[in-house]
Amino acid sequence: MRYRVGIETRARILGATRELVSEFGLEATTIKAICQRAGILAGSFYNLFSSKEEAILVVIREAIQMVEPNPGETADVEALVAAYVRFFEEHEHLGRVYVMVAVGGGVRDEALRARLMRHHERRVERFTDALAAAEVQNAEQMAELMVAALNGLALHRILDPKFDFPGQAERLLTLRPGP
Amino acid sequence: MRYRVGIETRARILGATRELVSEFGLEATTIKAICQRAGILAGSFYNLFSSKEEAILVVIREAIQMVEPNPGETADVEALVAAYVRFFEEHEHLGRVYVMVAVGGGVRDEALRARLMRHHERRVERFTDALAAAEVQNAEQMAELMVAALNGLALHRILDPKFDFPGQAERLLTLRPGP
DNA sequence: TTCAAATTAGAACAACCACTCTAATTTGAT
DNA sequence: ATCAAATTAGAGTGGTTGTTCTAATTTGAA
Repeated sequence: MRYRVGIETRARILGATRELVSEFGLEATTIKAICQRAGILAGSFYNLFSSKEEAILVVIREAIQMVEPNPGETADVEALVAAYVRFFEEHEHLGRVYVMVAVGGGVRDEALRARLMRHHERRVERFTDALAAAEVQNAEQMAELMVAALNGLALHRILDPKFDFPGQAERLLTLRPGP
Repeated sequence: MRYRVGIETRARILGATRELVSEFGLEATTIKAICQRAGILAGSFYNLFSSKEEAILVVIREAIQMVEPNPGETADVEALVAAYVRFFEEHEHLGRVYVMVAVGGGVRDEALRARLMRHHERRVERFTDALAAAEVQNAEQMAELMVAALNGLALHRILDPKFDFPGQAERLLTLRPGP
């Protein structure tokens, strides 16, 4: 992959993989389907990728990284939630991939499962810091609850396009521990 | 399926399907794998089921029905949440199937998608009634938020066996709308 | 312009898939 | 005990899967 055409073909393959995984799921994304959508033949695919798994893993990594914007940077809870909501609003395909992998795909492949767990821990940590900075009690527990609940909202958004994800995320932010 | 042995074989097939879908996902659940685990051969499978799809759909229906216990009966929010948590604690396999289908499988098959949407609407209605009876403001919106958040907790429970699902569900119940 | 390296096409491969067919065995009401 | 119906085993079908191979073409630095 050193020539211009090769780089372009690789991009088309990844684009096709992104769309197919998003629309039909991980297992239904076949080499044939990828090649058809990318306008190439199987031989060309294997010149740029060593396996179907590799192309899919690249897309999955894209999705996971998208949920972790500006790592290391401090942010308040409102900003973290807003970034997550915006990710799903602006990157429909990767959003679907993210939720799909978090459930179905993560269970099988052990390396992927471990990567997802680490990703999730980092996410909870970030929410914990933000909540602690806002002097919320039980910051870590609340952070875990918020992250899980947000994922639930995202899941619902995937199933029902009419679901008001931004509005419900905002409502979630207004909730406070009661008596 | 009128003889004793046939009924038993059918039960073994469904048990195997339940386990395999739960452990390896919808697509990885092959006829061969089902038959091996059930201790039969393919010919026997097709004597009792007309297709692989049929067996899987039976299992999916089981999972969905499990989340709707005692339909029509009125219950308070605490009882609804407790029932949902108990379902995942006591029926590990069907719990995994439920979450898997809610994400990956529901997108493809249109009939299944419609069934899931109806199931979810009934669930939100039930939570709405319970919240309204407790004189919670914006009962319907809060119900939608709670159901989605609970699904998020369940999803997390599937990925991380150490996750304290009952505890976080209880914490979710204590949250009240703030200023 | 040269030319090795990169890219492509397309046929070919073995493994696997869901499913069918037939013959033999088992079941249980009579 | 009889016997039609139910159940089973097991080989076989056609189609699809991911992947490999080879020969031909295209690329772009020299």
